[in-house]
Amino acid sequence: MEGPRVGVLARRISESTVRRLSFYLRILEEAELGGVGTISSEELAERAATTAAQVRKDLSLFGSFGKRGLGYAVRQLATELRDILGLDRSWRVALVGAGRIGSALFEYPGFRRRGFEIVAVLDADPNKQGKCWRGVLVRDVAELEHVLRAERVEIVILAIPAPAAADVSARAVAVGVKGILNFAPMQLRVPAGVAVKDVNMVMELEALSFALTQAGRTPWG
Amino acid sequence: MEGPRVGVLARRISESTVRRLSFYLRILEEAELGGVGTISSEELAERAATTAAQVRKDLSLFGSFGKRGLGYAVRQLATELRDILGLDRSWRVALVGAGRIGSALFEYPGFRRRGFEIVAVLDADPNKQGKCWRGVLVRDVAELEHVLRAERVEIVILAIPAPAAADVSARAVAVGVKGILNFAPMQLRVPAGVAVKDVNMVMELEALSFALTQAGRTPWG
DNA sequence: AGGTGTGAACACTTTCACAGCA
DNA sequence: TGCTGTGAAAGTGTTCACACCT
Repeated sequence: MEGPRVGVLARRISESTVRRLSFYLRILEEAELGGVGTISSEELAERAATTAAQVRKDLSLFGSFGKRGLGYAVRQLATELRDILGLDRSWRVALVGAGRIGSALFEYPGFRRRGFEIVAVLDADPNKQGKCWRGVLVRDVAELEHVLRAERVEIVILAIPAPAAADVSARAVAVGVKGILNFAPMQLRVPAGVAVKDVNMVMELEALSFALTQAGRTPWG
Repeated sequence: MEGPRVGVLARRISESTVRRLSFYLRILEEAELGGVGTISSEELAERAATTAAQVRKDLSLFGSFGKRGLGYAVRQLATELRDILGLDRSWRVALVGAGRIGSALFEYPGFRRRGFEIVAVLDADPNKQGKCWRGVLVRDVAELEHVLRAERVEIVILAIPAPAAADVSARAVAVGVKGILNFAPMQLRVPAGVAVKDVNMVMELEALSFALTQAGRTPWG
């Protein structure tokens, strides 16, 4: 069962495949709650807005989880996907930036539900330092290295303005952080082996603006 | 100068190209503030973390903006990109969901700076309705159709839980909205001609989890 | 029969390499 | 000479079609 995993994982998995795996997992967990025992690639595809062939190809990159003529066992496949995605454990996360976005992220229940525990909050603003957020003390970002080490942080969320992001990112990487979720609208430069995911809401709106402009006319244009 | 634009735009422009164009624009505007008059595809690529050939290819899809042997005029190219992306105007946006994320988005200055004006806020919670956010009244989401029409809204931001998202999205589309920025963790089903961009922060963290898990599993990670 | 797993075909994106112009 | 613009080549991701298993 674990046999083929390591060998297969040597090949590079595309960004889009990973995104879809997350999606499949969410769908499977919903189906499981609904009491569904078995699901076909066709049904999974329908709900994930992709094709059956794509679903099978994605899953086949990691092993053979289905039964021919039957489909996939919902519960078992969900477990496999959690394992593949590394969600069969919890992750220690630090939040840098206790402003509006940081605070909204901190309160967002979806993170904890998936095992992402925010164990540290840091901010450069002295007015925010010393506050306690549901048992987590807001620390001075000057103490970053100390806090990251003491709390054994694995992932850092950057919810700070662009000018500060490069510095904080470099310092986090220097103490061994291997994953960064970046909300700052700038390209972080990190060494190989460190993963960065960008969330850029203005850019998404710009893409909408482009699509709407292309289409040529808006309803009241 | 404007000649090739329309003809060329007929071809489909990829998601990744649009994303990079946004990026180039940001870089150009920074460069312009720094007093830079001319920039080469090489420099642009360097700052956008891509290749010079990619930059030239992206831009060539829309016209010939550079001068051989010289590079691109920063100010002029920025104007062209704003024009291409539809950012040479402002957009009327409605925010549905006045919770923590919605409120953080409302206060985020980056939207207005780019011409995205939040002209309406709606929420299903009676405790939030009637409040005034910097001059914008929080309305009942039951009034959605009325508000969207009255305010001539073009883009809707959904910052509401997944179960409500499908309904609100369908109603917005029904009154002619052509662009949706979706923060709800679910796949919206919209007719052709409507553009949806998803922002799914948990999925981004899951992708980080996958990357970190992978790194641990490969022999040379 | 019914539905997976997968090589092969296809489509799309990125990189290369160089002609051509300032 | 220097750097753009662009066909052609390489690379990557998706779809097809069917062998194969239950």
